[in-house]
Amino acid sequence: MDIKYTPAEIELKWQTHWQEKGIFTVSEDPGRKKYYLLEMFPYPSGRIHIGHVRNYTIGDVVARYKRMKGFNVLHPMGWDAFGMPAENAAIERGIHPSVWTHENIDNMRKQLKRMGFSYDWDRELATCEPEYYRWEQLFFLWMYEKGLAYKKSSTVNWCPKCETVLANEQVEAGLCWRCGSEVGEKFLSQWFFRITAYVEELLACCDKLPGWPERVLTMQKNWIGKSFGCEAAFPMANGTREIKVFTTRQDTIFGATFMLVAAEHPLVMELAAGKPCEEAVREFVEKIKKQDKKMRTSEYYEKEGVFLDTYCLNPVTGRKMPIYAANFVLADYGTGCVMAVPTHDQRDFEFAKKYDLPLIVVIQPHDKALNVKTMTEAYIDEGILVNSGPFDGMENLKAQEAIAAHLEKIGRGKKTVQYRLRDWGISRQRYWGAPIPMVLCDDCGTVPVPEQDLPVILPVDVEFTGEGGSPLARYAPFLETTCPRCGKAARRETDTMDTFVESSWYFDRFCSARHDARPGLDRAKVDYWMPVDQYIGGIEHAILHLLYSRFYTKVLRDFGVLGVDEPFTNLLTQGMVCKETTRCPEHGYLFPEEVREGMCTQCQKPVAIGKTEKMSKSLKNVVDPDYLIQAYGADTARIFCLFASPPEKDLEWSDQGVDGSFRFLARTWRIVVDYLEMIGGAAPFAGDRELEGDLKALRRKTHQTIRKVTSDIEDRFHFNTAISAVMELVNALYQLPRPAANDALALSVVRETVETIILLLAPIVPHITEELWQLIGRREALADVAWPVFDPAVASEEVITIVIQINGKVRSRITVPADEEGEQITALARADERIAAQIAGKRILKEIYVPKKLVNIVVQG
RNA sequence: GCCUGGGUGGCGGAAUUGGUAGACGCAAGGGACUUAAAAUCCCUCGGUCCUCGCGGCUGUGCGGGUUCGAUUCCCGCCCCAGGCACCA
Repeated sequence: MDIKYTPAEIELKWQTHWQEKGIFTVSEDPGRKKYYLLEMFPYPSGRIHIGHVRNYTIGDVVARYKRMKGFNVLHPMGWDAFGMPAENAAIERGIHPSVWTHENIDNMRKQLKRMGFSYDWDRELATCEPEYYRWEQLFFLWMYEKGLAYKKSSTVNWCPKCETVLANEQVEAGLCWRCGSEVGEKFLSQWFFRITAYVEELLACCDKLPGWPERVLTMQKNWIGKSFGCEAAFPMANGTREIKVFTTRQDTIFGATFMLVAAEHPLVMELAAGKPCEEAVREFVEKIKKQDKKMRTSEYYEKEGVFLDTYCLNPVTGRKMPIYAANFVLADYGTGCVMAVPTHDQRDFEFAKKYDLPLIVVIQPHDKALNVKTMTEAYIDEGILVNSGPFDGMENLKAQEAIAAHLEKIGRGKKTVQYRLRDWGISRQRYWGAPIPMVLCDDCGTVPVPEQDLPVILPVDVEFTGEGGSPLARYAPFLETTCPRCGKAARRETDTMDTFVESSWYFDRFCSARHDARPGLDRAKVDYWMPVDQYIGGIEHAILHLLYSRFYTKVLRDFGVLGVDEPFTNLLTQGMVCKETTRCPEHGYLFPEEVREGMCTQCQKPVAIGKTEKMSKSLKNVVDPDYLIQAYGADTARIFCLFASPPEKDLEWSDQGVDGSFRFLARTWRIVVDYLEMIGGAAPFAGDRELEGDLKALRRKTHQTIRKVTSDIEDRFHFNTAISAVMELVNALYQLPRPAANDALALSVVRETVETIILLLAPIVPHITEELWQLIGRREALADVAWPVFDPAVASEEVITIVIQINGKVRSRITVPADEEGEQITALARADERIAAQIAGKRILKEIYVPKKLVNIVVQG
C-alpha cells in the first residue's frame, strides 16, 4: 500500500469534521472533573504571528491531553478587541475601528482554525461588543458606589503620540509601552480603580500561588513594594505647623541635617510665599514640571534644589534644619517630604555636597572610622550608633524598633507601612474603548448612569480627525444628555476605560459567554469552571495584566458574582520566539525571503548574519505562519514549536529544524502505512502470552514511552522530551526486523506500538494522528479516546547496567538482573576482569553501592 | 546599582532526588538503493593522545570548596537575557 502524506488535505478534512460534529463544544457536567485551560487571548491585529502559534499550540496540547485523561475541558478563545491600533487605522485609512476590528477577527479566526486548535468556538467573545462591555459598565457602577472607582485630579503620565494617559505600569523607562514615545506629564481629572484597597491581599496571596513561576511572583511583590518604616513629624522652626516624612531609616534620624520637599508638592509654594526667594522658587518648580519623565529618570539627571528660606527642627536633636525643594524627591510616594541624612544616604550626600550642607555621622562601621571631612560617599551599611543620644552604642538594626518607640512616646511619629503600588488610572482619552458610565452635571456633579440605562453604547458615526483628544468629546449626540438626577442638560463622561479592564474578567465571561441577564455571569457556571486551572501566556504580562486580573477577581468576589479568590491556579509563561537577523550593507534589515544563498536578492551583495532577537517586523526576522502551514502543514508548525525548546525558554527559529520536524511526521506516517495491510486485521497485543527477544524489547520500549511522555506532559510541560521519546519509539519500530505476514503474535505487538505512537502524538499533531487512526481501522474520534496507560511490570527492565567506578572514575560496566542483591553486585564488580586488574594489590578503603546505578570502589593510592 | 533567570558539542537542546555528561533533532561525513540526482534506509559524529582498544587523558563560563563521587550543593568572579530603577 502506498498512501502519501498530504498534510493540506487531511488537515482541512479533520478540521471540517471537528467543526461539523461539534467535537470541542463543552458544557457543565457536575459528574465529571473539570479542567479550565486558557491561553491569553490576542489583540486582533489582523494576522497571527509565530508567538501566537507557539502559545496556542502549548495550550492545545494540554487541553487535548487533559481531555483524553477524562477531564471535562473548557478551552475557549476570544478577542481583546478594544485598543488604539483600530483607531489609528481609522485616522490613517478611513476605516471605522469596528469594521477594521471585525475584518481582522474574521481573518485571525480562520488562521486559528487552520491550526487545528480545539477551541469551543461557541463561547467566542469580542470585548468591543456591547454584550460584553455592558457588564463591565455595571461593575464600574458598583465599584463607584463602593468607592473603588473614583475621580481625582492628578498629574498623570501623558503620551503625546497616543494623546492619552498611561498608568505607571504602562511607562517603561520613561517611554510609552506601546509606541515608545517619551512620556510627559499632564494635570488632568481622571478615573481610578482603588487597587490599593486590596494591596495586602494581593501581596499575601502571592504566597498562596504555588503554581505560579517564582519570578512572576517576585516581580509582582517588587511592584507592590511594601516597606516597613516610620512616620516622623518635624515641627517648623517658627512653630506654625509640622512636616511629616516617611522613612525606613529612623535609625539615622539623629543625623538628619536638612529637609527635602518634592518640587511639585503644594507645600513648596506655601512655604516660599511672600519671601524674597519666592520668584526663584517658582522658576525652579516650573522648570522641573516641564522636564519630561525620561529626563528625570535618566542616570545623568543631576540632583538640584532650591532653599525655601525656612527651617524645621529635628524632633530628636532639636537641630535647626533648612528646608529645600528638590527635583529628585517623589511627590506621590510617602508624604512627598524626606528627611535628609547625607552621611548615610547617597542621594542626600550628593545634595549636601552641592549645596554645602552639614554632615553628622551617626553610624560607625565595625572595620573603619568615618570622618565627615574625608567621606567621599554615604555609608549605607550596618554599624554602631554614635551621636545618637540615648541610643549610642546600639547596633543600628536593633535601634530601628527602639527609635520608632521613642518617636511614638514623644508624640513625634509612629511605625507605618508604605507601598510603591498606586491606584490604577483607567481613564483613556480615546474613542475605541468601553465608555465610562457617568454623567457630568453642572448642578449635581458626577452622577452615575442608572443601571437600567446600561449599556452606554459607543456611537458609530463619530468623526476621526487625528486631532488631539477623544472623538467622543466632539460628538454632540453622545456628549449631550440629561442629568439622571435633576433632569437638566448635562454632559456624558467621554473617557473610555483602559483595555486592561476588559482583559481582567474575560476568563469569567467565557464560563457563561452567552448569559445576557444581570450581572452577565451565571454564578452556577462560573462556580463550576473557575478558577482557570492552567493559564498560559507571555512573560511580558507578568505585572500589568496578571495583577489587574487578580485585583478585579477579588472585587467581583466581594460583589458576590463569583466565588474564587484568585483567577489562575497555575501559570505558565512561555518564552519568546527569536530568529537571527539578516542585514544587507545597502538595504538594511532583510526579510528571510529577501535573502537567497547568503546574498541580498536586490543587489546580490553578501548579507551579514546578525544577533538572534525576538521576532519583530522592525528587524524583519519574522516567519509567516501562513507560509509555514502552506509549505508543511499545521502539524509540522505545531510539533516544531514544541520540539525546539521547552515552553518557558525562548525558542530559536530554525528552518532546518522545521524540515526535521516534517521529516519525523512523514517517517511516522510511512512506517504505519507500510504496516497497514499486515496489522489492519490484528488486535493490539493483550498481554496474554509471554514475549521474547525483539518483541519483548519493543513492547517494553512502548510502555516505557507511555510512562515518559505522560510524566513529561503532566508534570513539567516538557513537550520537547516527550517528542524525543516518541521519536525513539518510532526508531525502535524501524529497527524491528519485519515480521512475516502470518506472524499474528508479532503483528499484534506491532499494532500495540503503532496505536501507542498515534495516541501519544494525538494532542501534539491532531490531524495526522486522526488520519492514521482511521487508516488502521479505528472509528472513534481520537480526541475522546482514553490516554494510554502503561503496565509497570512490562515497562521495567529485567537487566540493568551497573557502572563500576574506581575512585569516582568509570572503569567498567556490568549487566545484572534488575532484582540482584547489592552484596552480590559489589562482589561481581570486584570480580570484573578489568576492575580486578586495577585494584590488584591495592587496599580497598570503601565500597559505595547506589542501588540500580553504580558501584564505586575507593582504593588507596 | 538592585532583583530574577541563564551559561553544557558546529547548532537547538537532554541528563526529573548529588550517581554512566551529551538522549532526541539539526548540520557534517560515510555506506546502501539509483544510469544519475532527490527522496528514503543504515552507520559515524565533544576534544585530544597513542600502542587504534569495550584504551588513556580531558571536558558542562572562570577560580576555589564540600563529597567516595558535582552540569547538579556552597563561596568568590566573569559574561548574557529579562524586570525594576532616585520609592527615602
